[in-house]
Amino acid sequence: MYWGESLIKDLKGKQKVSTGISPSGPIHLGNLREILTGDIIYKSLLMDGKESTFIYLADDMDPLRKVYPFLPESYTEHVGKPLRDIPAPDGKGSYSEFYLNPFMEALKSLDVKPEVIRTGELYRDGKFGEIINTVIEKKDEIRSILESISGRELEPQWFPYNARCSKCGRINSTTATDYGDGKVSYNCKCGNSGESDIYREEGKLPWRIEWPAKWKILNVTIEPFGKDHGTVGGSYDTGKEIAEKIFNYKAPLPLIYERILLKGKGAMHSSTGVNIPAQEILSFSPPEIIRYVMARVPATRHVEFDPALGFLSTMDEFERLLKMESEKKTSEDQHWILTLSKAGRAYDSVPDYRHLTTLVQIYNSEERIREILKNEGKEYSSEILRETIEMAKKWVQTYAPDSSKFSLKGEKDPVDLSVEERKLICSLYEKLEKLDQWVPEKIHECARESIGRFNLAPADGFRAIYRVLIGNDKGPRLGFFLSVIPREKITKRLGWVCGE
RNA sequence: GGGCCCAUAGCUCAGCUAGGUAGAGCAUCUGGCUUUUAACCAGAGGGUCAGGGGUUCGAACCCCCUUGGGCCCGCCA
Repeated sequence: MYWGESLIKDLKGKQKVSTGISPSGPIHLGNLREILTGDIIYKSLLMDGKESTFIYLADDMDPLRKVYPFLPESYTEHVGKPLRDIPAPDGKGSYSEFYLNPFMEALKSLDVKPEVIRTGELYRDGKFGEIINTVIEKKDEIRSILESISGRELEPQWFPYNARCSKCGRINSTTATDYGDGKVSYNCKCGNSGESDIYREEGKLPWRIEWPAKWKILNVTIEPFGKDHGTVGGSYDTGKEIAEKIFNYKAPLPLIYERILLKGKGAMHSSTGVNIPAQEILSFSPPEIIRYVMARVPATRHVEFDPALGFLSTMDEFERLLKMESEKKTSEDQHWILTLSKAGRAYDSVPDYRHLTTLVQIYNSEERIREILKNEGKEYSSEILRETIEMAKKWVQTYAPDSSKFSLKGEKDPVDLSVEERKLICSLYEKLEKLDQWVPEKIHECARESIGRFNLAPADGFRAIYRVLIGNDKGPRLGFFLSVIPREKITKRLGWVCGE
């Protein structure tokens, strides 16, 4: 049974799937797992005929933790302020929206369409007010829950609400001194003191309390989250207890998902953690493949993502599945996976990505590639073809291993050949010089004849030719390859090698 | 120290939430093909399912232990 199905099959009644990421920087591949897992669960519920909604919480009330490496030093003054109150790095709008917007764009192309809720707006609109009041009234009970379950000792002056300083704007530097009438009095390290209205965005709950409060306010019934929250004594454990004991709300069904690791490219994630930004991935991968990577494996298993050769294998795999589907040979699980991998657009007839990675290195115009494919009897919708061509280009220049790349050698680049091989090149040179038509078939014909004349094994002959032209043992189909390059360029090269 | 995930053919993995005599793709080998985009077609070899114990008529699949990898427990998923 498909993992998504088995997870939700026993659920009764209306469901609400919740996910959330704090928009504190560029959203990357790892974050994608959270939201895509949520989307997969949501869509699995629908496929199973259950009523469900799907929300994405942008935690823009979270404070800036520190000056991240990608931020200018001037952001030091903003550390501790809510993300929504900080100016964007480009000066336009808020910090949180700056990182949220491109992420939303990425989600759109991935066909993920949750209801987006900004936590800051929940505070602003007073949605948290009542529950904050409860939290403060029952702070001693909450304190003991946090201490006993997490095993962590809280400071004596601990208070379950962080007021935002009206002067310096920080929410991590105030100390509560009093509470009454929905107002928290505070002193700030900046010297200011004042009152914070719990029905406004003038402060926030600490994470471990805010999380269960969100469940209650938004009626969340199922939520995927990373194992950092899922560890024993972690925030899910304390959240569950707080939800059930204090808020009288049944904690959502948890789905603790494993992490995504990057493969290849050496120590790509040794120090900084995994971080291919979401946009970067979508620049070389069709959204269907990203979805496929997340959908095919149970969320509880880790995924090793290989953007290099492994990516092509994943493409192949997906294309095979699509083919099976068109022949109605998919198993039930495969049907689920395929359905959940689709990104809300027709992607039945896929341009062969692997093939494109080669074509893209030979031809530079999209029209040319379209023609070639047409000659091969394959036609695709122009939009998807254009996109995929761009992606293949990007993949070649950024992720392709050297063995998959090639470029024409210069006229006088040195090359190491045996005597026999050099004779072969001379022969080919003469034939190509005299060739009446510079077309693929004829060119290929010349190569075969030349190789035949010297009793070389075909593979050895071709290897010599490729070595001369691109410095590799293998290359794209010779006739097509040479036909798009001006003849003089080829003959000059061959002539020089022959004369050496 | 605590927790989670993983360990199945040379490689990448499926199968493990319906327990019933081991699967796919790639690689290798053989044959074919007017020979090469990581070509294509047909076929073959290859695994005591990490190790040990238990439950069962029967376990890769359930339970326990061991070993080896990976990851998480200072709110970066």
